Amino acid sequence: MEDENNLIAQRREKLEALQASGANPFGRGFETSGGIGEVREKFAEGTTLRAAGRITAHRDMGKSHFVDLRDSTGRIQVYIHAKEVGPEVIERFKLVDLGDFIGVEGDCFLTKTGELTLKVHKLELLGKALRPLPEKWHGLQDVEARYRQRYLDLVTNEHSRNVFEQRIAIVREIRRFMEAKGFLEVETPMLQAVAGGAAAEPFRTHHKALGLELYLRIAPELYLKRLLVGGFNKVFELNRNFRNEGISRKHNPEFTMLEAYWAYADFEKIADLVEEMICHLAMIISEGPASAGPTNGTSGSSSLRIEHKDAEGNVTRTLNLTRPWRRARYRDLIREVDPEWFNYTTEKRRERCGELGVEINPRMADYEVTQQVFEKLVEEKTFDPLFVTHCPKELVPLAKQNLEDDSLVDVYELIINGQEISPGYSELNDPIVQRQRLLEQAGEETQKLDEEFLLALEHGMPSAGGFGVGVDRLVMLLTGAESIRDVILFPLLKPKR
RNA sequence: GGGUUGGUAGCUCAAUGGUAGAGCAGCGCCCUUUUAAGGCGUUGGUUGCGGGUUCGAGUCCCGCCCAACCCA
Repeated sequence: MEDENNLIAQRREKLEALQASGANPFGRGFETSGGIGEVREKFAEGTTLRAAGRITAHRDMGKSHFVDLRDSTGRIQVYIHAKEVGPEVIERFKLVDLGDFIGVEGDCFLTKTGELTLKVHKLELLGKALRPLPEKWHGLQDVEARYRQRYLDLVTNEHSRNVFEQRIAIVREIRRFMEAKGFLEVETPMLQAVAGGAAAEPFRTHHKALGLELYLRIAPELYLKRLLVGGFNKVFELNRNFRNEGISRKHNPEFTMLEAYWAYADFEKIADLVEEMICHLAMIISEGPASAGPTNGTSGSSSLRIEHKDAEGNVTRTLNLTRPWRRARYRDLIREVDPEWFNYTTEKRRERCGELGVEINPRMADYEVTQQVFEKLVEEKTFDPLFVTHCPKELVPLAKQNLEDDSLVDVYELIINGQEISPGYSELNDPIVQRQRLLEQAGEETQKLDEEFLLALEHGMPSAGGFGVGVDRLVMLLTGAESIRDVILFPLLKPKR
């Protein structure tokens, strides 16, 4: 970037003038009375406080100047008056621009309108900005720039900053919740010789010294289960997975996943846990600051709701998270669409898809046709939480079969806001069946078999329940974000040439 | 991969094929408590990139890049 327009040139000149005057435009340590939010709390007329932050507004009254100083905890007004500060400060202040970081020491006073203000008598530059920030009123609107230069989005768009603060709170609370329930957080390999635990295209990479082809993990599952073998009863991992697939409103190639395993539990116990956890998170979010943006939930003693709002603040959707959440069998949900569905012939079902407006292709197996109906007419239309249980085994090849009906598996799929949020399983721990299933899944590509994992299972894995939660999607539904890119600080974009 | 929309000053946006503009920011002047401060003046452009049509292209055509949305 060598474009040298006059805005940048002017700032460079000011920078040089500052340096020539002996000031350091990029500062050093600066003692403050705390973050700006803290300074506001300590504010008392007659006292002197020190604050540091970025200049986001400047109102020039001739002999007096008002400057807004901001950090992540708040904003405070700073007052600079020609007669009340030394000429040194005034000279230095002339070389300060919007966007610069400064530190000030000043006396607390209230203006006519009651605004908390610091009357400056000391001023230091702590970080000169050579480029101007986006405009104060509209902020940074350009979607592409907001993703590429997220720092500008965060500086200028309060709503965006709120969403990320909420994401941080959600991730922190997940950890606290899981630990409170006795789960240990573990870290397992992201570089794997066999990318197992899910059906997805992995990213390839290479280890030079070992001359080894490696993959970025698509799931931590097979390592977490090794830990069950190793005697950990409750483990979880909260970290990144990588899938070499397309990008969409709901997909980023790297995404954050919570995955947990609980020895001796089954999928129903897991469902209880996940329900409790998400409600806990929703409470935390809805009890946040009133300025929380589009996501003011309301939580009464028994009811828990999350509201999604548009840019104007109109409620666009209300999710009712009040417990207990509905649980329904896969086949019963299909019957709600068409009571006779499972009495139809294969041909009749395909015909009904046409009538129902569900697109299918002729190569689909029967269960795939039904699944298509499920996705379009159940999943996409379900907004309040729904645990779908007793799914057909073809859909979930790696779960335990149901005791009464071996065409079904003991799993749930949690749907909220028209999206899959979390799958939960009664985990398969029979090493012989597991090997068969993995072989079927791998097909010709037997190199995809994780023999080390199968070896571990043969040493005995306790019966267990397990689940995953797509954290990005969870944050979307709790904050009302429309796109996964709005909850990932730096979503993957093609480099701009 | 296909379709649709978009890319113009640092930012937000205008511009029936006919001299590229405004607001904010910047710069200069005025103003001793302003709140998107105000007033007067003023600088700033490879219109995403490359071709083409035309007397003349931000605008029309072709190719490419990037993004958003929808579809696969």
